[in-house]
Amino acid sequence: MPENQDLGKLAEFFKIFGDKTRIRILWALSESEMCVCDLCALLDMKQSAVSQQLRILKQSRLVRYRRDGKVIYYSLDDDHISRVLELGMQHVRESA
Amino acid sequence: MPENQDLGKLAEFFKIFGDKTRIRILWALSESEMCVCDLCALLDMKQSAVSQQLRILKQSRLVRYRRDGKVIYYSLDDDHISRVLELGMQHVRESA
DNA sequence: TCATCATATTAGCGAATAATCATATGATAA
DNA sequence: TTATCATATGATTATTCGCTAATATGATGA
Repeated sequence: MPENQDLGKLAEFFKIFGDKTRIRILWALSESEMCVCDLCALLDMKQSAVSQQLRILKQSRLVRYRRDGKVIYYSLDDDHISRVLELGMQHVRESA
Repeated sequence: MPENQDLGKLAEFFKIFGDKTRIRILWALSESEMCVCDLCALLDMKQSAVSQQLRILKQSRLVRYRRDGKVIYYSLDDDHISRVLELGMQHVRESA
């Protein structure tokens, strides 16, 4: 067994994926960089709700962002993220 | 983007991993089959707490079980599960 | 500087959830 | 059948969490 602390971090890591809104955001970003209002339109959600989830994703280092004028573009932080998404989706589809 | 419904299922799938107790159970089972009382001892937790989490893992098809006399042995249901665990742990350790 | 646009933050509410305690089920052996 | 052991279930409680509404921040262009 890995150390208790690592297992705790692992649970925290997966907890981020355990919400439909965040999954949709992550999946959208895995296809292309997007600004907040793109995400609002795509997900049909209030801006504040999207921003809140983006903050969580930022704090967990799952996404990064860059500013371009007034607009802030978000993208996935690293390769693991989309690999985790893919692997999970594979499971979901196979066990359907 | 995958269908909305699939993304919902994916979030539900990851939600299961988003709890320290369940992660510890899953990891333990990835190393070997165990009965409830083995898990109680290993995790130092009440039997009812362990059973409740096992029920969730059962319902989500992440674990299966077999009875041998009075004892019920649990194990991981399929290969995806431990691969997801490994991949997640890899991320956690690299971003430490 | 000031108005505007994109994004972030805060407070409050309702829903979901994990642990505990107590009790129930169900298989085994005498 | 009955006592016992392993496991499951139910009720309760405390906490976590995501959304909404309202407001704040902060960069841009006039």
